[in-house]
Amino acid sequence: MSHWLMKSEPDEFSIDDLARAPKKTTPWFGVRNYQARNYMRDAMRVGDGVLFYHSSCAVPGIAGLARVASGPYPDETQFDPKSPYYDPKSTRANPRWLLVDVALERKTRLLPLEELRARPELADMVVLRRGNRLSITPVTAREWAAVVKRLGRDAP
DNA sequence: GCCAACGTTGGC
DNA sequence: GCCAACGTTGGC
Repeated sequence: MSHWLMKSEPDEFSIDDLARAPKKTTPWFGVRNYQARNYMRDAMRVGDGVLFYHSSCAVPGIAGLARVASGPYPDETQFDPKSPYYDPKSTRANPRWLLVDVALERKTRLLPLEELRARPELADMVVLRRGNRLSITPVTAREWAAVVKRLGRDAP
C-alpha cells in the first residue's frame, strides 16, 4: 500500500465538506497539473492512505485521514464550459484529466504545517520541500506512521 | 497583498 | 529545442 498527501483549499472543499458528502466520498476534481494527474492515473490504488491537507488558509495543515476509493476515471469538470476547471483542449474521446475518488476515514485535529516542520522524523516529507507546489505528493510508510501517531484521537 | 518558486506557453 | 514571459501556488 502507498500513502499520499492531497491538498485542498478549505474555502473550496474542506474536510467537513468531505464528511458531509454522500458516502463521505468525493471525486478529486480540479487537478490540472500533469505530475499530480499521473499519480492518480498511474500510481494510486484503492485503499491507499491519504492525508487530507488544508492549504491557502489561516492555519495550513493536515485535517484528516482518507483513502483512495476508486480507480482513475475522467474528471467531469474538464468538459463543463461553465466550470473554472474547463479545458477546451480535452475531449471525451481522449480526456486529458483523470481523477480518483477519495473517501473520508476520519477527521482529526488539525496538525499544522508548523508542527510538521518541527518534527525531525518528518523533515524529508515531499510536501515540506522548498518551493513545492504539487497538490498531490507521496508519503513514505514511515512518515505516515509518524503523522498518524501525532494526530492522536478523532476531532470532537 | 507580497513574492519566491515553479510549470506552462509560445515565438523563434 | 531553447528560453523569456507569463500565470499560478501557497506560505507568510
